[in-house]
Amino acid sequence: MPRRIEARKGRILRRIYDRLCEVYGPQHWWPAETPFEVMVGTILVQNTNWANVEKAIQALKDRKCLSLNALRALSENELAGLIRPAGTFRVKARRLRNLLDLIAGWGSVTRMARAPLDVLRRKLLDVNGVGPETADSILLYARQKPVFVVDAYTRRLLDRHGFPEGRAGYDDIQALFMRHCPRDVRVYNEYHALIVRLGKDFKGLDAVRRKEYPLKAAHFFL
DNA sequence: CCCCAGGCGTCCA
DNA sequence: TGGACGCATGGG
Repeated sequence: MPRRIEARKGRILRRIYDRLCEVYGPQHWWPAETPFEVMVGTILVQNTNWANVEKAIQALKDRKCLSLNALRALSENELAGLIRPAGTFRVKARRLRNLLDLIAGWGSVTRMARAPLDVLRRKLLDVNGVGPETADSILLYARQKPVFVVDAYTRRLLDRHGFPEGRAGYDDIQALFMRHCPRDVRVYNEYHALIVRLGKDFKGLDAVRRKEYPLKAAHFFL
């Protein structure tokens, strides 16, 4: 890839970030009280509206179950019942337990946090039910590590701005952003949150099909 | 009634 | 290695 093109990509990505900051302001992510709550949330939010996740989290809090030991004490069926509002609840109950097992292997969230970044990421990805976005969300929002999180909105954003990376794999997209943006937890935290925020304004694949999104986005950003 | 949400694993060519 | 498909509630 010619250096000129690379430099141009960088300018566009940084400009988009600046504009999103101006328009939407700080997003205050992740909406949770503790790192443990963040981790639970990353599983519950998979392919799910955040409003439904809040209901599930609240149900766990009401039952005083939002802790490592309390959650592990529940049977899979009990857990599934509590997180029902989050949807795909049987699958998520199993995945959540898998993640809890990993944390328990370290003994606590605090001890887990001492593991080196690359080791922890691999261990997270080994958990059935934790994919790249979930793993990176945990690293960024629960562990405060400078890791860029890629999601469906990110792909669409790139696609709509003519980046070939819009069709690329997760790691390539992540590398693109991390190559061109400061390796700063604060920046990656805001950037991902802002992309999601923008996505909500241009909701649904339907809008893309009707070509509303590219027109508005081009006008909006450039 | 429709579509879809801050994904992931599995199965199959 | 890439693409369909199931998971499932709740909101628009």
